[in-house]
Amino acid sequence: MEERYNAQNIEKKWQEYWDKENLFTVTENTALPKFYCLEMFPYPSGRIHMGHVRNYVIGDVITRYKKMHGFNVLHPMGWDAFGLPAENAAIKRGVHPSKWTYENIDYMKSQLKKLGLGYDREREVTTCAPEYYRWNQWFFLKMLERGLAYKKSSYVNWCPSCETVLANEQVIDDKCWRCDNIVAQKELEQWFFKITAYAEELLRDADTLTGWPEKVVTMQRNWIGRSEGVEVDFRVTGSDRGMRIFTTRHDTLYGATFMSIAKKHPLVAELVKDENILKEIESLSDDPEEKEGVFTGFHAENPLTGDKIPIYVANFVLMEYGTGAIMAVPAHDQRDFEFAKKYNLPVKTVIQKPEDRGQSTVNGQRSTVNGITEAFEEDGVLVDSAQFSNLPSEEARGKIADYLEKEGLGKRVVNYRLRDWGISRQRYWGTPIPIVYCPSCGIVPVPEKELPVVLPQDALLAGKGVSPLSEINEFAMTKCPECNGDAKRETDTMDTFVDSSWYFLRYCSPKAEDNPVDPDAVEYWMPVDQYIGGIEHAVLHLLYSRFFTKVIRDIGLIKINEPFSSLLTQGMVIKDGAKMSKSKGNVVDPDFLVNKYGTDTVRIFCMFAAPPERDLEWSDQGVEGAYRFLNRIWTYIYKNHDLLSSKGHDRLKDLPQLSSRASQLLRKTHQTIKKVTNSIERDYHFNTAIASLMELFNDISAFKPTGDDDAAVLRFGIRNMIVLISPFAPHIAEDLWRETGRGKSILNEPWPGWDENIAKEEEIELVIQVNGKLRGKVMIPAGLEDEAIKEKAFSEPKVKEHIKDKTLKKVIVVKSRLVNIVI
RNA sequence: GCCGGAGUGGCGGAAUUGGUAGACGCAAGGGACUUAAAAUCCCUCGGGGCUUAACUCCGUGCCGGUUCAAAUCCGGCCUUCGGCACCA
Repeated sequence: MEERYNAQNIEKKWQEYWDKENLFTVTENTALPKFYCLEMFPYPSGRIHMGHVRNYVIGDVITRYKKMHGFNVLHPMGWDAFGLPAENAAIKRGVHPSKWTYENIDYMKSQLKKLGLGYDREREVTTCAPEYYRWNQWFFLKMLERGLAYKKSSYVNWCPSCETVLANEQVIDDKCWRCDNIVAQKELEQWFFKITAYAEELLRDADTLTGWPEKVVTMQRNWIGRSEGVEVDFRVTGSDRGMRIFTTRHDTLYGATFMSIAKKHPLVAELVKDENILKEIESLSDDPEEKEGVFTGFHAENPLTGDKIPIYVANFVLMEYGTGAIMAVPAHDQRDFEFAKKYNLPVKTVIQKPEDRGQSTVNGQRSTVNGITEAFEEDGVLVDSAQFSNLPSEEARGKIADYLEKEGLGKRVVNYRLRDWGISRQRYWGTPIPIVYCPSCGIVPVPEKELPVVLPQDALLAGKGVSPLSEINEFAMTKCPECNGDAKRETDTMDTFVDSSWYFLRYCSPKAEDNPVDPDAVEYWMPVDQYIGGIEHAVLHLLYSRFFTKVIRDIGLIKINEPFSSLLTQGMVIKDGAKMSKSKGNVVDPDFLVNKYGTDTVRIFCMFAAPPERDLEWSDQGVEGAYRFLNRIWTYIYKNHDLLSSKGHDRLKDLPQLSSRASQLLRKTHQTIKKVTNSIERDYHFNTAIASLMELFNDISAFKPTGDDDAAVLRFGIRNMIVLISPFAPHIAEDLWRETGRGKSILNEPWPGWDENIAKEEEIELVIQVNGKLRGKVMIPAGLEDEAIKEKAFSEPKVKEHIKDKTLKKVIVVKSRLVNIVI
């Protein structure tokens, strides 16, 4: 054993050993309980950053911990390898995306290895490989068959910098999720996945995600945005044309004083012929701050009242939601109210607060905006609403919906905020969409047996805003699979979120050739027991993956409903109060740290500095502290090498036969096993687990054994400490494990249990309070009876001092904890 | 605006879920070793009142409440970080 802790040497040694022994390679062993531990796979951007390190170390700690508990642990890693940076690198530096990507993967793989992360390397998945993306194409075809993939022209989010379309989920605050540029609207023909067909199930099953942070589940629920309402048909006056509106507030139907429709509503083109009005409509601002509208010159008839009310085009009505048309009830909707105020439209109150019941409405029947300062949006009691007057809102909605349905004037519907997932991308480095456009046969799917449609290597990447594939004739020009005539291929590629929507299934059977997944393997491994990744995917990747899982279930390949049983969203790595980023110049390079201190130090620091779900404030001095801790352990074992080494197991004597110092250390050891185990089991609070290991080591290093029994207890403490620390600092643990005379890998060592009888304190410190204030502490034997405890408390001089001659009101005894004397 | 977290020493964070606030670590100060420094080791370390100690108040964002007892539960507010934001 070397005198000095040389992290580089021992880390290299054990990494090679684990590799050679394939200690993390697993098979579907049904005799063992399985555990699937997964971290979100990285985009191969070039180098691992601290966020990755934190993410993957958390997963590795859990993997090693579960392995020691006897689980058959699947812990795979792969590469989310399609994406824009590869293409941008190609444009900028002339290196092919493929070369760039694979070189990055090679380098990052070596970085992961140096971190000591234990993966089943046989299962590595790379999404840009045809063997992988061919199944994206296969899923696309299956979805097409089921009507879950379709093409339509629509306004889409266009990122001018990435020169491609983005899905709604990928637009954050009107900006591109990747490059932060402002996103524009552009009308394009695009392929969509019909995620809305699963809206109800995605929402319903959100209730089953009990192992997820409530926050993430809530975000998904909000994103899906279910709302129940009715569609009501109004008639356009002087035409046989109807107009259908959606509302959730049909209790306010009697208060509608005008109609609002979207700019793109078909009614506009159909009815409005006046050029000036059309021009005005066209020039309506998109500014969400300012409500603007134009009177179309037409009126609509309220099917309940027969009232003729004007139809406006309003800039705040969305064509994409509901029917693109609404009834406007200014008295009870703030937006309509502001609109009415601006254009001096009537306001009719039809809902009152219950306590205002019976009072006349403003101005009797109808009033103008004067006299009201804002819309009353809450539920209340109906007034001026014919036979529905005096009903509470809730009940009125039911009755009115019944009435509308009975009279054929409308029907109950459910709307979702969730939109279908636009997956077309006008970029090169992605999965080709397996579609052929034939002049005579139309849209023809590429037959399954012809998959994969391989992405050609020789694209001209100039970044001109058209799909690079469309410029490669050998690719774009093809024959129609049906009539064999000349045809054109689809030249858009798929959103890379498609790749990551099922990679966790592929890991179960990464080499399956006839199917994207082997159903038996999936049956064994899925669902993922612990998924770990950043909160930024709360709706993106995590919602898409849930959708894909349900689709693949319906295709019949798998049986599960949900992919991830438990989710841990780790916090960001922060330095100087900001997220680490190149632009802020506050990045810490993992390579540098690993070379300087070794990965065990980095791992210990990352796990110790904060619980995993919270942000981690980087501290160079904190890293030093972690390094110091490992050094102290090393030096201690070096100095006491002969004493600590043992070939066999010591026979420990029972507590009463040990010296009091030895029994204290033995107790501390059992308490530490308990504490570390509970900290990990309860909520993966590794920081407190490591803190208690530090405490144990402090006790160990202060313990000066005299005699064999003391030495045996010391060895017991050290041995357990090494085992307990091994998930966090596996290399030094493995090395010290061997140095202290253990044969096999520490990875195969079972996780220790504790003896509650030994862990239990024999003596406890009794806290004595007088009127809730701390007045004394005494050591008493654990399990003392209340009366005896009281007696102890009252006999304390300081306590007597405080009580003096005052009369006792009450004495509270908390078993083996405290006494509170109330006077 | 709506929804959801968070607020504890100089700092990162603990606190068996109502029972000793500040575990563990970092930083800081003092000391030992050294010719000297680094490393290492030992001691102190929430604030006030005391030269020190004993002792004693105050103290978990703010105000109030419940309770023998509140960082923890309840009501109201402030700050901060996320998410959603014309979704009818």
